[in-house]
Amino acid sequence: MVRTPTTPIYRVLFNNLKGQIDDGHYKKGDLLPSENDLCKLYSTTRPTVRQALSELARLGYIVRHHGKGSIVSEPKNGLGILSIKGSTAGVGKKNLQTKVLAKTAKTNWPIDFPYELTEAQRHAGCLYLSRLRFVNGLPTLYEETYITDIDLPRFTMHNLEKNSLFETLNKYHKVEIKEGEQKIWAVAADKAVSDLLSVKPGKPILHMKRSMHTNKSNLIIYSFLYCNTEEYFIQDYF
Amino acid sequence: MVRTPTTPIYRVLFNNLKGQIDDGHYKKGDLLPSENDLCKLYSTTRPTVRQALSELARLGYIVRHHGKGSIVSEPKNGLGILSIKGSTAGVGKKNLQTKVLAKTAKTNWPIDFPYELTEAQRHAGCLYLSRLRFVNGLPTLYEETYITDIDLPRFTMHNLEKNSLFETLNKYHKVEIKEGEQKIWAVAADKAVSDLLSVKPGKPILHMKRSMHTNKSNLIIYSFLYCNTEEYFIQDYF
DNA sequence: CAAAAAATCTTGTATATACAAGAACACAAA
DNA sequence: TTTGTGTTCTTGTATATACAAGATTTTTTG
Repeated sequence: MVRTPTTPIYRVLFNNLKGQIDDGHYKKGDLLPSENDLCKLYSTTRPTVRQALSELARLGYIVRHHGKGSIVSEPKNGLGILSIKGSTAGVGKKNLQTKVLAKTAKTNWPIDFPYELTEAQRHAGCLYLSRLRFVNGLPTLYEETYITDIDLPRFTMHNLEKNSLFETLNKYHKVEIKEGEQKIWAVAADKAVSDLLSVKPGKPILHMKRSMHTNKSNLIIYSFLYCNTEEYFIQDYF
Repeated sequence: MVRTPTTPIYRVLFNNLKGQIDDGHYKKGDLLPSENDLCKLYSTTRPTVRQALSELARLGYIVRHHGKGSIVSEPKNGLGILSIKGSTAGVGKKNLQTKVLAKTAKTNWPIDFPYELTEAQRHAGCLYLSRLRFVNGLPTLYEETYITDIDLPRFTMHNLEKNSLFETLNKYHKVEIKEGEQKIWAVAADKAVSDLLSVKPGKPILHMKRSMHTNKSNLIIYSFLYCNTEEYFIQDYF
């Protein structure tokens, strides 16, 4: 990216505040500076500040109270992107390991791909990877991901064992998840899945198919996952 | 839509457009009137119109395209409120019947209620109802709902077989769902659930626990559901 | 001292305006 | 015909301002 289009003020403010909440500078329950204070800090006006705060509220980072202020709430995996939670307590990052079974590689779209593809997507081809997630050493979630191979130079080089796919897409390719859809089933584990997740065949397994649109049209991400919900469950916020 | 002198312009516009999308006046793919046209129609200005359009976009009713306009998309059960979809085609309203097993009634909170309750909630007590949903005659979803009994006079009178719970809450009590959380498991059907959903015990069943906050603090809605995903699946948008 | 009232914080709603930038279309030039 | 190239739609970003209304604090009053 040679050309650097100026990022809007509201987005700079949004990113800064979001970062300060993520890194713990503002903690849950804290009151953000008032809109007028933020205006002075960023030399801008209330509508602009409010646009940033609206997006933070939409993602669940803050809750706004009329006459009081904006209160930081639990940072959530907004957008319906799912997280795994232990049945008793939250699972910290250190207890979550990722093993890449199939490294990111260029392939053709499967013939029986369950989503409709545009001509542009077909032409671009896709990147495929599969990962197995362990929670406290227990294989819990198997995920296959298909990413439309558009405008993602050298993407196969990234190490996705240590870093999150979405963080990587955002950080190095400025890809943001915008909207999506997910379908959910409870299925009986077949031979392949029961091997991967170390459960007996026939055990109830959570199965999901997800498609996610991004800020780049045609760059759509598909993810098919199987999750053992015996010890842990899947949780999302909206 | 009941218009009170205190209803903000942007909300009137939002409700009108949402209604026109819901009732099919605007169909999927249609282009809404431009922001300037809406300004003239409602004798207001662009920031106000844009506030209404932003909310419609946030709920997935429209997608906005820079330089082009606002395009109507599939009306979605935004906010992660789940809908049931057939595995081949969408399930129309006429194919979805609701049978109320336990009519809305005032009770005490269960002793083993899986969510933390505030003192105010405990004191207010709760309304309980349970419903079984049939898709094309097939019992598919069993749902138990607990509603904090705050500011809901004569709520037990409503007929929830024909009308949606959320529509009723909104229409008669001005309650809007704001944010929430859902936990998902795949479980084996026990005796009770297998009877309700007419499946063999042990069959994989989708189980969810959901809590939903509303525009009235302390009025929190809890819902516990079991879904047979053999023929149909659960789908949500984000 | 305690309760009521006022002042002053906060966010919510709204107007009016301006320019930037993407998309679509008409039209002239090659 | 095809290819640019403006013109004119559209939405995106931003400023400046005003008043309403909820929440909190300070001041006044009984």
